[in-house]
Amino acid sequence: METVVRVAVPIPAYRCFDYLAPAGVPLESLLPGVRLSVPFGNRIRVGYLIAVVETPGCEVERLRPAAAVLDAAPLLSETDLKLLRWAARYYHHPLGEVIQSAFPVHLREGGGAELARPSGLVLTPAGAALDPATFRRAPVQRRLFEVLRGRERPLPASRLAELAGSGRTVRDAARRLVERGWAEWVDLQDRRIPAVAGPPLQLNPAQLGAVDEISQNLGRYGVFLLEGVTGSGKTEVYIEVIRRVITRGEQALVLVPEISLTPQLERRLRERIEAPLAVFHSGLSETERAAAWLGFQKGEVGVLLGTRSAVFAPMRWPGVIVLDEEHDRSFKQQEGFRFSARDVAVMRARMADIPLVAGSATPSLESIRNVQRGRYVRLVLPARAGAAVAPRYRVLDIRARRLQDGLSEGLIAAMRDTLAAGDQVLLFLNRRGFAPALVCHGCGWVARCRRCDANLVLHARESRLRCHHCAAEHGLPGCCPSCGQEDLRPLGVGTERVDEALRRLFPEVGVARIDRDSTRGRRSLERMLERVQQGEVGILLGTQMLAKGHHFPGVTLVGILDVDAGFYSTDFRAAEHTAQLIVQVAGRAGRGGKPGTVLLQTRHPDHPLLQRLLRDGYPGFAAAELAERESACLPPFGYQALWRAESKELALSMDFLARLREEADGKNGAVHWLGPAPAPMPRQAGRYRAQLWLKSARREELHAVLTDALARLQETPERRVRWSLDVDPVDFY
DNA sequence: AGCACGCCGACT
DNA sequence: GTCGGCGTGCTC
Repeated sequence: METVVRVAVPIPAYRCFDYLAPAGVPLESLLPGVRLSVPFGNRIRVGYLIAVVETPGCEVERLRPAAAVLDAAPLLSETDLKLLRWAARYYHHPLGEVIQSAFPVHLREGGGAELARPSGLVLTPAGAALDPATFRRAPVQRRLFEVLRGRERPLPASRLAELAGSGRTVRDAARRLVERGWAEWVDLQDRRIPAVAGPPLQLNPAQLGAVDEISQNLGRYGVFLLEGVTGSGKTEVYIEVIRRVITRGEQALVLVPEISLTPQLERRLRERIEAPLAVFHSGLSETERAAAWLGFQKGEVGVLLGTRSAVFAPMRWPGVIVLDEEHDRSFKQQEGFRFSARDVAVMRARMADIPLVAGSATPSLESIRNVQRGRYVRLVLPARAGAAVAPRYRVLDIRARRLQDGLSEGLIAAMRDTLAAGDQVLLFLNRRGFAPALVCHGCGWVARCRRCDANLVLHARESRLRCHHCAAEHGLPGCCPSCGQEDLRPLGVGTERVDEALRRLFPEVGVARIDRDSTRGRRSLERMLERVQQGEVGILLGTQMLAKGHHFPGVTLVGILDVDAGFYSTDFRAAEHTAQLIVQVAGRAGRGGKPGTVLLQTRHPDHPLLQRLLRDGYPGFAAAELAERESACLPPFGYQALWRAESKELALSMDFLARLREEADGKNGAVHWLGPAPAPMPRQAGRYRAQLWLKSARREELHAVLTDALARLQETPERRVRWSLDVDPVDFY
């Protein structure tokens, strides 16, 4: 009886494929999680061993032998695998693709066998007994021999190069020693990080209280929501917790929402933590990513700092997971395997029996709710003495006011005063480009994208019209393509237009515009931020890039140019998002003793949620918004899934979703269906998109319906429609 | 997802 | 007559 292995192949299919074990491979090495290369169709692919099975899922004659086992030992632990299986079930995504997402590309492609098993060099007993004089005519071997004799631990291969001028000669020398039986390579798999972490931090009582509470939970599951405004010292709490974790010989996984936030956190961690630290995000080369991942997997890296995709990186010695800016929506993957790194991290902490520390000045409503239900522990850091005083909010009613390129008189006057006092101003507008539309005053023609249901955005400096939803780009028409008149005018205001107006209004003041367009080049963001810190800039202007991470101590006035854009939207999370944005932007301002002022331009000064935010701050807003969500049975009080479809024709997409609904509707009264309906922007890049919304007060019921519908879809697939399923969607585009 | 297979239109 | 469009089925 030959051994049969079940393999998850990374294809969009909800089933596994069985193979005969490769010839000559002992049963003990067929462990769940090892990578295999398998013949698949007429190609060779990398798959992941799920189990050794008794009875294959198809006729024995159809089984083909796997080509090879790629790992001597699984790179994923059983807990890792358990987490991935949970994620595949929860997000209803094919297991092979889910497992694949845990690996860096280098390993997905079957590479990295030598990287996968880092080795160290040790002397064999025969070698240890040698007389150094043996190496009279081989100085490099002799040097290597002496280093090895002086060590208790194996010498990592990665450190060979330090021993001589050329890495090449040392490796040759090492090979000689091994060939003669005087030294051998040993696996460093179990080498544990040294439990040294550097001196403890000086913390204030609140920070110390938080650290102690978390520390008491080391080695146990627990979620700690660390709430504190910018400058309240959340980072020190993370660092001290990590320091203590490292001292226990355990590792820390630190997740941030965006690459741009890694450098500053990396610097602060390196200053304070002596254990090896690695960074993992998409800005690195594949080789660097693989090295960081493997270092963490083997337990040689003490701290892994990464973005969303790092949430699955295996930990040899799980200690703690830190989730910075936990409310940030970037933690949700928006294509393919649509997981929430925040939710996966929580489940991971639970499965690994370790604490998770989630920090934010503006926690997500989900997390606040979990505190209320007693699932998370809330730890509050008050603003530190000497740090920025809480900002004053003021509403600027701009109804019936003439705006100058998006700026009201009141705002301009306040800016004048602030600049005259030698302080800096920060303006926030979440719309890049010069103007969001170009219209003809003769006939009303509007520049539209040919492939999307969207206006083209005017980028005046480059004289281009761009679609912000696809790659379309055009030059500026000299006259109206519809009526021929030469009266095309920009309508609406983007950051580029405000930038231009500011240079006119404040010619002596330096302006820094920070958005995706102005920070395109490498290091250009860094350079701009440097200019701001050095005081060369009086006015900072930007999109949400400004709301994240960076602190501007010289800023005492913040202007939010268009509050309404956020509060009035079909997306039920828009208000939450906007409130977070306002508080986050406000938090960039102010310095010791000098309170910042936040001016909000709005045409709806009486909007109840805005009022609530200004009167009671974020906690008050959150309470009000939670009450609304509860009465509407929206998350976190109800569960949702969004089924999206996309095809060449709207009817095709709609019909596909209608079929899904018809086949399942009525079978489960606990699940409510909305749609199918065209997406808010039905046509994008020439494809027609529709969506079907599922809601339920009971998660299990929702998931049962999804499982059921997917099973039917497997039987009768629809090939002309590309679809995706989004569990716990955060965006409804 | 790829890839082969197969069936219909417009071309050297 | 064929080249190639893409709808369909399959991958252990």
